[in-house]
Amino acid sequence: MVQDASRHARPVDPAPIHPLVERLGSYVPLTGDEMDFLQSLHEPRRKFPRNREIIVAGHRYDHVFILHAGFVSRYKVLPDGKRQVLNVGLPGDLIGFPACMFETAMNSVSSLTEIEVSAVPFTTLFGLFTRFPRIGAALFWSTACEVAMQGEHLVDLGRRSAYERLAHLLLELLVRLNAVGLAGELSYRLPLTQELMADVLGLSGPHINRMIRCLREEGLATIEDQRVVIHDLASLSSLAAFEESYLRPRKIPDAYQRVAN
Amino acid sequence: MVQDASRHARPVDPAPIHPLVERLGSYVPLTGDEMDFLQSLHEPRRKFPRNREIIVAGHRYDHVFILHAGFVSRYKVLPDGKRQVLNVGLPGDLIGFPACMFETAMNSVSSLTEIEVSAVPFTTLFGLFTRFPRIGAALFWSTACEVAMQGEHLVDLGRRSAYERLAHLLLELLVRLNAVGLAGELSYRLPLTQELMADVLGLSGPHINRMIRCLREEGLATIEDQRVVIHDLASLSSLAAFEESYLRPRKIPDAYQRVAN
DNA sequence: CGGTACATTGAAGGGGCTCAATCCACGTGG
DNA sequence: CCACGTGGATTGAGCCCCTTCAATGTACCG
Repeated sequence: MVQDASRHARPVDPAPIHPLVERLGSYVPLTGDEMDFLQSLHEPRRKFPRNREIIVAGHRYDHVFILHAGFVSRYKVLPDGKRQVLNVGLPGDLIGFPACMFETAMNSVSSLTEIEVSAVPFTTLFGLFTRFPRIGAALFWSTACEVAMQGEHLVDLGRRSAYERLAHLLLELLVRLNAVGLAGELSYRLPLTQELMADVLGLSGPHINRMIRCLREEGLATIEDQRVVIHDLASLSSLAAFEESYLRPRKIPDAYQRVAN
Repeated sequence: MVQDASRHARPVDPAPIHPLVERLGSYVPLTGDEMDFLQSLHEPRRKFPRNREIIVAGHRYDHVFILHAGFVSRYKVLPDGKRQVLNVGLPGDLIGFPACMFETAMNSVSSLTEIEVSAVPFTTLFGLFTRFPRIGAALFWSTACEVAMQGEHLVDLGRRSAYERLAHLLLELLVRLNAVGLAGELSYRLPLTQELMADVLGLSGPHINRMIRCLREEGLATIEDQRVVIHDLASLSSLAAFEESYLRPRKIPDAYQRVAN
């Protein structure tokens, strides 16, 4: 169920491959130039402390960020104060897409841990489509994954019970973290408060707490000290009707590889 | 509130501009070649009757569709039979994104009315990034809008009441349909059964019915014979906390226009 | 030591679901 | 011309999942 398809055996390399580069490279084989360009986007780095609003809804931006280390949440706050988290961003994710693509940012983004990012101006982002069209294609392809993820999220909120939602979230994070080397076979660190998980899943804090206890009592999984441990992957998966394939779009078709070269 | 920004005064033109071309052109000014290419994607056309599964979850595809006329719904069905609609596709939308981008289609897509589509093979879609990088950029930009829409949808399901959700849906459809010339100032034809609206909003059929009645009794809007009429736009907007800006990303920044030319 | 942030637990209430009956418009065939 | 079937809208009754509101517990930290 949980796999490590995106982690190829690779000779020890002095220059570490960033998660974003690895991901885009999994859609289209990248040339040296293309990889160099992508790597160059990772400098200069900038750090932010935990709980800092990196992007503020309503402000105007002319860049996005690449998240290099740490966790962020993208969310929207309604006039009455209710909050819905739209996405939990992990290392390798593009931060500010799509929030910053509007006259005024649609969503806010906050750091859940200390984070490290590098800014990518829109001019660079879109110049990229001309200079490195294959990267552009890969970027487009990767947004398909983003949309699919949000789609699954919609199914969670619309048609799954609280219990199922939580199970689904834990599994999704396991796979996503595993893909960037931040999860073990069946466990990972999850720096989310229960309140935040509630806002991810469209539930209330107390109810999340009850569901977590329920998972523990049923022997399916435990969450303690920001550490998630899956005890019964099979049961959890069938409970949540979890199919991880939505997290891994296929490669861009071979026929295109020819056209592109 | 409701505007028609994307509809420019245009001299009478023998060759009609397709909605997709118009939309992409609103992000980046397109050259004649680029427009010709986009127009060429609209042939040949293919018709499907109402209630036909255009894309079946689990099957493999090597193309997407451009929806030329009619309505479609993209949805996922859970093992227990519950269904969640992820998106209602209108003319000018790309059908099969992101459903078809996986080894096996993630979602299903069905026609809600008779529809007219044209197929775009992946090879064409991705060859486009090399041949017409600016179109590629615009395409990427437009997916930002897609993601933002789904994000708003997430807020609906996670944090809005049934009443608010319905109000929000009606307003969103008003703006989207207006943008492609399919809605009047305050009314439009909506070929969705109440059951389907329920599946869009994560509710049950009977409850949708009650909410519709409620809207009518409050004098906010009526839905009869597949016709939506907004009676009190201001109240409806504030009720739903509706901000239409998420439906219109800004143009790709000027600085890029220079880089690209 | 007091303050803050977060987890935990309980009690009561409500929003939306389920299940089911009824109604209605429409098309179809006898 | 009417009987019938079908898809969809409408309405009601009972219930349950989850919320809200609070109180309590607990670790950490200045």
